[in-house]
Amino acid sequence: MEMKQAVKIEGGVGSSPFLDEVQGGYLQGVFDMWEGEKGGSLGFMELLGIQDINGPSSLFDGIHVPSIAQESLSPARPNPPAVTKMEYSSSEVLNPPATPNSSSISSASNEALNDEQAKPVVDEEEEQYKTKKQLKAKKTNQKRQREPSFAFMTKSEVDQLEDGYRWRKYGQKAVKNSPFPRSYYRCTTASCNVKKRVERSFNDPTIVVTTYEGQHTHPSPVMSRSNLVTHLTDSAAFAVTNFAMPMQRSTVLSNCNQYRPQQPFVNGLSTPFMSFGSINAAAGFLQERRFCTQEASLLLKDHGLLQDIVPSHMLKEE
DNA sequence: CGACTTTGACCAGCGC
DNA sequence: GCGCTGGTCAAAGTCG
Repeated sequence: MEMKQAVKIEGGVGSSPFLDEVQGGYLQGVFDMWEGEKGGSLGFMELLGIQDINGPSSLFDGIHVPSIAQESLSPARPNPPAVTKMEYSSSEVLNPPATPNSSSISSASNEALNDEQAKPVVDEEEEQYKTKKQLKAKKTNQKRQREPSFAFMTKSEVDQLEDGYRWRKYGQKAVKNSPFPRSYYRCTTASCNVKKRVERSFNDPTIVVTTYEGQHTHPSPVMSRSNLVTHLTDSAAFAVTNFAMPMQRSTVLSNCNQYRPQQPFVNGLSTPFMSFGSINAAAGFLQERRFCTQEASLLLKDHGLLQDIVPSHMLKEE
């Protein structure tokens, strides 16, 4: 069984509270929605370019959408809400989250790209040398600034989840306090410096935590694969086209039967696997769930599939 | 042969 | 300053 669950934007370096929680098992099966930092910055929906997700018909009507000011990431937090967890750092608010293939890719695209564009053409060796020096100087003068990042928890047997983009692995590191290594991937498309880190949850090895960082500067290669799209229903195809995100049918989403793919596809997985372009998973997720508000309204009360992913004590609290 | 993975080395940041 | 850790580089290996 596969499902993609908790989402969080993390802007820190190294291990994040999010991953700590993942490893602590707290977030497993929990949807937490973070609205942006301190309530003063853009909400997640705005960052995703979704204007009215909280509108009158929003599926969030009945779902607690905490602000970061109200909630803490502490595992000891009482009454954890059963929504998707996301968070932006302040710098991430300035740069929208990676929205590969999104129609709303803003001019505040990735830093590295801008750097490249500004770089004069020089001798190759010299350039390499300069690049290294620049990198060094950059790191010396300022704290490493990270691209907006976006983490997914995915219950999956495979580490490399098909998300519509092609990735090249450029590193692997053992993670402290975890038997599972963390893999580093970079988008293979030239001039696109989107990266992703993939690791397994310490507590639940079946959960893959994928953290995307940066913004794709090109359309997803998967979009041209008509054979993929033809497996989708109209709305699912809509979600793919508009949000291009890595997203599998989660247990929750599978409640929306009419949007379930007709048959399994992609990746050779045994379960229906909805492959999207990249990042923006929450957007697609939310967008999709707008189509099935009825089911969504039952979400928190439904002890059907939902109980697979939401701890029973949370359901009791609803 | 090109694309991709593996893996050891290197570097920066951080805490002590 | 030192050691630890995360992130990246790049050469070598693998695969189709």
